[in-house]
Amino acid sequence: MTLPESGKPPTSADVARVAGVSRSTVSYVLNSPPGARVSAETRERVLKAVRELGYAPSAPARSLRSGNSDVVLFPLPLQPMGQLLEQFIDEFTEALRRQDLNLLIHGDRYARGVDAARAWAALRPLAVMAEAARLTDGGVEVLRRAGVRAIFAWGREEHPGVPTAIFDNRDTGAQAIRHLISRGHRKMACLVPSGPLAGLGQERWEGARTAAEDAGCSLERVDVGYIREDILAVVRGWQQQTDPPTAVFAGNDDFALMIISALRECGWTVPGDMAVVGADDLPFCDLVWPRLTSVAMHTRTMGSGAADALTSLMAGKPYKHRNHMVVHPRVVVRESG
Amino acid sequence: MTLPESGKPPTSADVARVAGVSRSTVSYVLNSPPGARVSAETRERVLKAVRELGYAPSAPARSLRSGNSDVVLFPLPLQPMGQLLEQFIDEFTEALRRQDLNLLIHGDRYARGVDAARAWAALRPLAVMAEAARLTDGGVEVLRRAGVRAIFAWGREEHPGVPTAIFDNRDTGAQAIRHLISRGHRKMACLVPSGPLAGLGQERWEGARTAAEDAGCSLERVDVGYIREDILAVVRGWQQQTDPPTAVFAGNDDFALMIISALRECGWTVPGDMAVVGADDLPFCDLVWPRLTSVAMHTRTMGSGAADALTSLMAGKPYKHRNHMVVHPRVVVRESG
DNA sequence: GTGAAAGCGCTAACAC
DNA sequence: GTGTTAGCGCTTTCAC
Repeated sequence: MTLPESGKPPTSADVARVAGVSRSTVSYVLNSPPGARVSAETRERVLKAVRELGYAPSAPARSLRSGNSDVVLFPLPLQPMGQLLEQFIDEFTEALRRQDLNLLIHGDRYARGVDAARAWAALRPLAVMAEAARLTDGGVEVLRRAGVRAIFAWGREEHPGVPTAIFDNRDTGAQAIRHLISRGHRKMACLVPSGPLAGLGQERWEGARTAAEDAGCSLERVDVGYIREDILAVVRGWQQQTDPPTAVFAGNDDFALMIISALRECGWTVPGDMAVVGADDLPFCDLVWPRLTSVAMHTRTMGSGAADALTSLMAGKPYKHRNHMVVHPRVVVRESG
Repeated sequence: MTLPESGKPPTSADVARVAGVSRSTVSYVLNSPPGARVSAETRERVLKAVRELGYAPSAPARSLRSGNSDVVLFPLPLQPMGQLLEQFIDEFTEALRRQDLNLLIHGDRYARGVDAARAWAALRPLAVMAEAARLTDGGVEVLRRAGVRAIFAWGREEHPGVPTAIFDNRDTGAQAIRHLISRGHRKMACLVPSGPLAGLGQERWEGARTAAEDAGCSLERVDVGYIREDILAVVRGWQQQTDPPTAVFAGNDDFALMIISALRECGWTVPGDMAVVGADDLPFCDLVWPRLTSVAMHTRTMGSGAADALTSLMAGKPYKHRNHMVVHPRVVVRESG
């Protein structure tokens, strides 16, 4: 960078001066709007000046002037997502970048309603994609007023006021049960976690129950906390029964791990005495004995699906898909069930 | 909200009009700068108008005018962090909020160098905290030019040009080994993972080795991939030995889980035949048999430590702490070792 | 206590 | 093809 330290950041005027052109020419070169004609030689001079100055156009100024922005705001979810978060964001970012949009994640996980909306609206993003539970009517109104072009909710419950991507975890439960049935199981159990993942677990249970009913199979609901001894009690209960279930859908991989541990602790083998299926397909599924069969979600589809929904919303098209985000759960069959 | 749908977002001028005051008064009420005197009654009228209009001040305009911003930019780390990421961000956000700063996370995990810097600089953030590996000299220069007040690197290697928070994982390994020694173990092994976490594992190994040397104990280095069969081979190897290690530091919790699985598969008990210690203190540590002893990091301290470092940097003070971020690893003793 | 006015960096009409 | 200019929404002197 050739220029001496000056106190202030270089502006497009500085670039224009160095390149010996006017500011509008600089703007034309950098944004190439339809109908802007700049000679190749001028263009090169401008770009050279940009490099020399280490110039980066100010997004605030650009946004102020054009009334537009390339920012899609995604408030960090309150719901713990673990690995899934990084995967989803990767795919989402990539899909947005193909449309020259930038993903910005707001760090505050707890703000909701009007307060949250004000903080989000202040940034004047092009679009906001937030958990349905954090979008109140007042908040949506604030966002709309602030000129946010697409407001998109996601979560388990549908938001009454805005298009919602429903991550359908019912299907995850259904897939697990159908897989177990295809393996010959007729009497099964489903763990339903309490705690932070209760909502998710409930939904997976609903899908599992429906699948079992449709097939005329028996499915026992077992509510458990994230406590090892709870699970142990459940297993001991089964051991007392004359006709215990032969397979269990654990609701998620942590619970699957836990119940396999408990089963072995009680002297049962997996999948011999009891088949176990988890969900989320965490990395450890491949690392243990027996390898854990698990229902995976298709994050790739989720990220690009969200991006597609946003762009179609911004183009003024209504959001369809019967409001269900494509999660495409699929069973990754390993050894445990 | 009383006002009819108008095409454009409400501005401070709209608020002023509704409240029957001037725009500067609105600004005084909203920002209460030192030496601004507004009557309680006027103040109330303004706030009422703000609510009625659903007004949210434009951060771009504010930033443009004041040359300032309340945004701390944190590019999403390339390094997979899982649970740790959500925890760290929670603490970081909270610590920043106490200073009226906002955390914004840039979604692109892959951009680095000048390209990344330009994208970050465009937002005109107050501060940037990025992985050391993504900050090149040219990139740092672009950020500085753009008026970013604090540039802060983090990671395992120190950045030559900017203050770096080094998350010292050597200490994590050392803690694990010291714990095992205190339990009477003299002959130990340390798993060193390849793959995405190789750097982390190498560092933990270094700390572990030093701790073992200091105590005059033997520590075998075992390089392994994220492959179950690799681990099985290692265990079988130990079973051939006349004097195998009595304890293993697994490098992380996934590996701890894997090796416990493998040990049992081979007929050994944990911790009877072999003690196992993991690291990261993932939730499943409490859920399995035996419960997993693991080295936890103190995310709370990490988040507020990062926030403190940033504010001291912005105040122009040099960053000290011998450049080591306080990770404060501590052993959570459970049943496995 | 309050208002008028300038100007932050940029884009987009419009003039040449 | 390139330059001139107005103004986006806000803060901040400076008058009153």
